[in-house]
Amino acid sequence: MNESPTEAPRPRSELPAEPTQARRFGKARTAQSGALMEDYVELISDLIGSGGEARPTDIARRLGVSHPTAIKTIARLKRDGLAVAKPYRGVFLTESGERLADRVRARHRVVVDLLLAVGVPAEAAEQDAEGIEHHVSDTTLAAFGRFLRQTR
Amino acid sequence: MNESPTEAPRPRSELPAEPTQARRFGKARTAQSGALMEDYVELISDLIGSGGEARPTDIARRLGVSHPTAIKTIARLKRDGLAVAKPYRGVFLTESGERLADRVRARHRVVVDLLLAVGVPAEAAEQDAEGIEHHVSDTTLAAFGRFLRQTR
DNA sequence: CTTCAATTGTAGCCTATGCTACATAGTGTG
DNA sequence: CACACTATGTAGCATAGGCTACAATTGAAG
Repeated sequence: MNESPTEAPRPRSELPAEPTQARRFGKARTAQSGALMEDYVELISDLIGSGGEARPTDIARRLGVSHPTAIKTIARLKRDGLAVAKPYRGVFLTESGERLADRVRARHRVVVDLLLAVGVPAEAAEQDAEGIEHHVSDTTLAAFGRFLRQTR
Repeated sequence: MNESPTEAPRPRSELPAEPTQARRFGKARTAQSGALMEDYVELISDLIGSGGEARPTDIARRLGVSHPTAIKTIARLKRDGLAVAKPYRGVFLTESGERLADRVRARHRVVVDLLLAVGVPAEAAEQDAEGIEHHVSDTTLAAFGRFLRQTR
């Protein structure tokens, strides 16, 4: 349509081999599916650590969702063995949930620090880290750590 | 429970003010909701640009999903004015879809380059960029660009 | 002890994204 | 031309994650 013979059609991305590409997208989907759970366990852990209690209403307000939404997600956390809660009592994390929270918190800090280190303004760094962190693999996290130590 | 008076309870994250935190999570959710569409338009654009045709079956294979899933998502693209397609013909992007594809492609490149620049191995960079890119705001993208130019 | 407000929980509905199973349209071949 | 194979499309179902509306509990005030 608009191709001049003197220049390449357009600098489109190189298409990766089909199975490679499918695997990448698949992993991104998998990473995304655990993202919300990660946010919940981190928040629950923070609430318990700083105030003493993690109540469904607080969790809902912090996450900016309605309380039934929070309650349903908490039910999934229980189903997956990350949290325990009895009706009308607060929510608590299991060992496994606490461990996940620790990992998520550590990763969050590294991602924010990395963003700051490459010059992202603080508010944007905090904001974007909230979404980015869930897609940072161990390999990438380790590289971020090295970069921060070496730049320090 | 296990608090000694000589040290702070634990180095939990500082909890941001409630409305701030809610807004951050809300934005992360919003960003996520457009992610799949972005992947589709970019892929469609790439397929058309490199091979000439974007057929539902190819798209499905590339994304690693079943073909009905791809077809349904294409229907949403059409509904949102990003693509056009007639039955048994290929899929094409509208102006608006093509513009989105260009933005997404450019952002993808910058994210991959940034990851490589801070020392992330190539395969991990490509993999993680697939998920990360959808959460990179314009502000952060600009900062990435500055960092790359200055490091170059 | 009763009553009321806030918290918590339940029911039911919606959209986005997946899937499998089946139906239909195109295409190429004997 | 008919038959078969592939590509497309449709139907129906599941789960995650939202919401609103309503019901039930708790705890605090009187």
